[in-house]
Amino acid sequence: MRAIALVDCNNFYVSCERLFQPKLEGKPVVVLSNNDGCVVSRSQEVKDLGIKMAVPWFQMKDLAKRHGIIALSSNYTLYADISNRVMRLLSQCSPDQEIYSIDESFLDLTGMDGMNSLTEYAQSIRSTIKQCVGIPVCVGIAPSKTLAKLANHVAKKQKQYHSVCDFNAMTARVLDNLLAKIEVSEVWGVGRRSTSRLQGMSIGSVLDLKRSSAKRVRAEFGVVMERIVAELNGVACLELDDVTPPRQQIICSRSFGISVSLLVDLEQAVIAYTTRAAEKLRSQHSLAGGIQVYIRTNPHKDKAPQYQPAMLIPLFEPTDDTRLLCHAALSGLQQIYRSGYMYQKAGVMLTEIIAAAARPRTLFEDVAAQQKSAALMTTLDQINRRMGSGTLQLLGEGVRKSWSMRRGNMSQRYTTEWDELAAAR
DNA sequence: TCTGGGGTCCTAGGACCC
DNA sequence: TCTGGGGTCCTAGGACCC
Repeated sequence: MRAIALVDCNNFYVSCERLFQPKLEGKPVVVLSNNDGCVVSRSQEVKDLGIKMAVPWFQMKDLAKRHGIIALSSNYTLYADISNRVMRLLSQCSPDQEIYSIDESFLDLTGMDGMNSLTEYAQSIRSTIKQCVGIPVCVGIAPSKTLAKLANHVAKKQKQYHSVCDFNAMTARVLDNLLAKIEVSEVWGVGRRSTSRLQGMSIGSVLDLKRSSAKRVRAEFGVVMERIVAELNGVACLELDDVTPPRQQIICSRSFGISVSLLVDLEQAVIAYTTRAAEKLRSQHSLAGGIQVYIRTNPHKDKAPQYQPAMLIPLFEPTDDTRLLCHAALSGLQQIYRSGYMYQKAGVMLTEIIAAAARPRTLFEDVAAQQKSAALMTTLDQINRRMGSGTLQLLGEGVRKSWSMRRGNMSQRYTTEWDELAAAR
């Protein structure tokens, strides 16, 4: 039988922080989103207090004080590096791996149950990762990705499985009894809207959805939900994507630490974000044919005047040159900017992305200029990679950066910066 | 005071073509 | 009285994920 495993790190960001600050072990800890806005990772102690994902931090400050919850700003440099280490180990556990997110990976384990059961194999994967990187993970195994997700959910929630749950090792009856006790909202791809509509159709549990009529589901919800039902019945519709395709759009946007109203501040932010987006574009060897720029007032302040314009600037020809992209983004910003508003966020989106190798030839192309641009961008990226991001930047990004985000309590970048390494005290 | 950021896929509807 | 049928492309918006 097909055996797809989903390996998922437990409370990933909190677990990364605990690696280098063992004093956080056993304490209630949360990691906050950019600008220390919302809770994005919770330790088990915090989950047990009933605190939900994505709760705004300011709403739970009182509760946090009462229970001594420790809140850390997010340290994505650290998390990305730890993730890479986990993923590299997992790649050795199966010939077929899909890295699904920063803390999750699918593995195809079909036919790998030789001498031992897959449960034992999954346990050995767990202990390898714990021993080599220090991150705790759970493993779910099933004949489809959607079921593997659910098996992982069971492995996490029900202690008797000891962090590994293999649906393939169960009889159909046992599995259905299990699925009958899980709410339909836990299914991968069933969000808030679909949950309430399904409940209106008396489909409340995973088993209800599994047994529902494919035709009816197709008519009511479309092809996506129809596939989910098939996957719940053990028919794999979603294959493992082992090569990540290049992004079709690249977004860089951020809320400001404080609201800004001046064009000059917005210009700095837009240059900074375009610079980041262009770096991502070059790292996947692509060119962008257009760039969209947008700015936004704070939608939560309903008494303040609201304004959220956007503008797409087509480029004369596809490019990956930070200077050309910034020039286009700034011209868009200048057209949509109005004074008198308090802006809370800005962003840019690169669109019409093509492979650099597929650059279209034009009558007007200036090959010498293209070569100079490529050499400059390569040098820029090399210096910033070696000396640290932002070592070399466009002057227009500014130095003072009054708009930059709040990060009140960030840990060191223990594994990627020489002067921030963990040290014995 | 304080509410994340970055993606994907699907669908519907309009414009346009022959 | 009576006004085709089928296809493509693009865009905006919805829903969802982590």
